[in-house]
Amino acid sequence: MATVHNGEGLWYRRNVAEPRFIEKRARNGGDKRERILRAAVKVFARKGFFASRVSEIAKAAGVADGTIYLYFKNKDDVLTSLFEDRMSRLLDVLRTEMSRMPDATSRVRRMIELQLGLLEGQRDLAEVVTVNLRQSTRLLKQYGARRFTEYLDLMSGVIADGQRNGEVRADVSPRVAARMIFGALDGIALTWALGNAEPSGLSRAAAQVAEIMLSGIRQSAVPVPD
Amino acid sequence: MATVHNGEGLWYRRNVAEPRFIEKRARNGGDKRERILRAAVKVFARKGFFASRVSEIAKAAGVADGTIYLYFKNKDDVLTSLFEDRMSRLLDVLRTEMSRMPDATSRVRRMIELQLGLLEGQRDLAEVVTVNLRQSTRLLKQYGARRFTEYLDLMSGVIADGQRNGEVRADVSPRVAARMIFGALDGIALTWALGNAEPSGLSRAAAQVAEIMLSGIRQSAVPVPD
Amino acid sequence: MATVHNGEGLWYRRNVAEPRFIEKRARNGGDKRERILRAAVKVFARKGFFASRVSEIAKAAGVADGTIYLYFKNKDDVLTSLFEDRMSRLLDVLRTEMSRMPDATSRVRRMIELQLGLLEGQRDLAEVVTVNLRQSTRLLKQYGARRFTEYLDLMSGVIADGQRNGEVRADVSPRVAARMIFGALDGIALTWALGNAEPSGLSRAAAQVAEIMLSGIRQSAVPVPD
Amino acid sequence: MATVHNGEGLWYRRNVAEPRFIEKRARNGGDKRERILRAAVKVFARKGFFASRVSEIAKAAGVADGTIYLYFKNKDDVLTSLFEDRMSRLLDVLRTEMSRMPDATSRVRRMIELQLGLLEGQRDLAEVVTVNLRQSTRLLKQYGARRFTEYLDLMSGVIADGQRNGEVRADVSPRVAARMIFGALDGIALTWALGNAEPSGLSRAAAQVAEIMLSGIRQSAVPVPD
DNA sequence: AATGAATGAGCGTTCATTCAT
DNA sequence: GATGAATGAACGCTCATTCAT
Repeated sequence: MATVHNGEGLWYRRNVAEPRFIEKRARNGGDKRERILRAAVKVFARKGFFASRVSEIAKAAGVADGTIYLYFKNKDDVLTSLFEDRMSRLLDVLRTEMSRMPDATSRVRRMIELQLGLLEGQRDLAEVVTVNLRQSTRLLKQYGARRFTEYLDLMSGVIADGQRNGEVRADVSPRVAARMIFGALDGIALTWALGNAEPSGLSRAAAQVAEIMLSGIRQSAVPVPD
Repeated sequence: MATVHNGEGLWYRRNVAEPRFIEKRARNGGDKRERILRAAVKVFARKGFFASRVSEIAKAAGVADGTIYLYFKNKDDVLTSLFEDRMSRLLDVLRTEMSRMPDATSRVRRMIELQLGLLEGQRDLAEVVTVNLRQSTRLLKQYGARRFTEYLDLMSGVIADGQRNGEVRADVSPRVAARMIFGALDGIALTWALGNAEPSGLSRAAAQVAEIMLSGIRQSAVPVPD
Repeated sequence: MATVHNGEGLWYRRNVAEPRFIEKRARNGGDKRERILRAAVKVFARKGFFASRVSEIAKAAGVADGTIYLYFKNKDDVLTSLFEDRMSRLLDVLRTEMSRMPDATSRVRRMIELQLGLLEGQRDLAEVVTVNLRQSTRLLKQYGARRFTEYLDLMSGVIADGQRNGEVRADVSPRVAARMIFGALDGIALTWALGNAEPSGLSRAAAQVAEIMLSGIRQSAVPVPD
Repeated sequence: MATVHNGEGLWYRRNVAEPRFIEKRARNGGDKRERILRAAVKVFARKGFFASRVSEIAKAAGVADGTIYLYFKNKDDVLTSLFEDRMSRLLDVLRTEMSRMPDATSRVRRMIELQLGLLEGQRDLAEVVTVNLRQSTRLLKQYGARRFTEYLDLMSGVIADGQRNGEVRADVSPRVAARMIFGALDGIALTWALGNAEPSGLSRAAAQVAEIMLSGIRQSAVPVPD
């Protein structure tokens, strides 16, 4: 798992401010919006969306309560923006990585590695993504659906491509397999975040998940060599 | 998938009143506690735990607001009791069924069938189990963990047994596989509940999931090289 | 100015509870809605609608804050209901009285007597009606218009009738005269409420206003030259 | 009704900049204080004092929010200054005009003409004067009283003078008549502003009001019997 | 002087829970 | 047991005001 992500930086690497903006950001004490989002991740993860108070997020971000409303429409919008922001970064990374991989096997393995790998060291984010968005059926249905569908499309596309070139069994439904992989990873992340969350736990689990899923969906007569 | 469940009755089958009590229940308006729980399933599923009002549950159950507090300590307790009640029934069914199955393969297949099969026709319950319990990190951590662990123990026990008699590959971590299966089913149920939720969708998905998972974890003549 | 009104009772006389309801009202400590409205009159009069806090009204009414919302939709609705309630009672009294008067002269005099007479001893109500409703252009436009129009219709009807039987000069616009009389009374009440508000001030002013207005609009042998 | 006022200019006529200052004002963007007051008239008229936001006034005036506070102590002070400013201009005009009129009859007629005539074409100002000042009982009591008393003094002075030279009936209370005239005009303006506000409506109403009031208070050969 | 981002006190409203009947 | 009117603590959000630039 090369160098694309790290504990803190992955999400932000591609967003580094242009030189001419850095001075201003430094002046006003850093990008307020990002500071609020980072604070929200922590607070939402600890107490859940509904039990989190706007004032707690503000305090954690080191801003006044009212400042939140200069950057977000309301409390819902904070969660929504958080999901949107993080998911779009994840999707960018996934798409870029997919284009670099030669075949379906390595693509599936890479997606699994990336998705679990980047959560490792970001337990808070894992909780927000796996637990918090589900807190509002409304948010999940109205908003989450879009990015979530993009994710499923990406994954099922990889599997369908694999079927076309014979890597993947033809009797597998790409859509079901994609939903299944997402669920498996989500479940792994959930149990990890709720449990002891030992640092290296996720990468080891990722390898297992990849192995099992690939064994499950690959054409078996002609095993794909690694 | 025999006859263990049906659209309405599975969860309640074991609770059917003995004839001599029916008259009394009818007199006092039916089993209030159960009526409240059934109403809660509907309301929680439609609006989520936090957005659901105690008064809405009361109305849906046809009782007064205050009556809820004669049967439950507070609103949290309604969700907690709901999960406890339904999960313990599910676990009972699963344990009974497991004891009737001859080998790990059929046991895994049966667990998957049952878990998704039960939900089919009970979309409300699917939403409560997959979405609602996650609404309170506190509830999930404090309470859900217990029953949830029982579920994982059951599933990983089946897999470990399968390893002992050679059915299942030795290099599979029963715990990770169990978490993965749970997650996969949860993800399938979630996307099903959030989407069009076509009646027959879940059983077909169940067959696929079983197939893929079993292909993934079973001992095979040509193991997938790493 | 006979006996139709008195310091406290005018508005409520026609609303006295049927015997069978009295017990219940006594039980629950009096009609909450009416208690809230009476408290609102006092608070609104002292501080104005916008500067009045819902909690102040609740405290003055001796109920909890939330209780207000069992009887009114929101704060606006308290003002609106107050105006609706008091105005409809005033209109009832006016209509009844009008039907008892023989001619336009005595009707106009009576309306003036009643309108100012009933405010006497109810300074708070005078302030609410003359000052508070104007605090929200929106309320005044949307809501107040209806009852207010009824009032103007009643008054201009009296004047138009007077014109038909020759009591009132034909060159007077009933509508303008009605608006003028309302304004004159409103102005008298306003300056009275804002000033020392000496108890007997209003009845004396009422007599003057009636005299001047009647001299102004009545048919006279020697019309005022232009 | 000669040429004292026009649609836009009356209030500001006496304030026209001396030529040598125009350049400077143009340089700094115009008289900010006046620009803010003019913007406030519009905003207050449209939404009422309490529902108007300081930021809205600033936007309408084309200045930054903070700039308001360089010219006014606070939001209250904007309303207060507006009323003070406009009322003192109105009083100046009235006093000047009064000194030009030969008798009480023409003075009363002139005051009525001016007060309503001025507002015609300035519906916004009419709403502010008749509706907005009443929005704050505190403002009206503390502040409005002063200028308002000046107005009543002027009007009752005219009537008292009329009594001294026999033009006006001796049994009329100058104070009550003044309050009544003010009220009548205020009522006319209010109903005009709230209604369709047809341009010519006010001057016609003014003529009627003058006629009725004068008939009502003037000495007549055949006094109206009671 | 002018700006407008930031502040934080303050309030309307909701709703879980209680308890007199 | 059952009711539902009443409670009041709690919180999201607004917006007048400030002040660093």
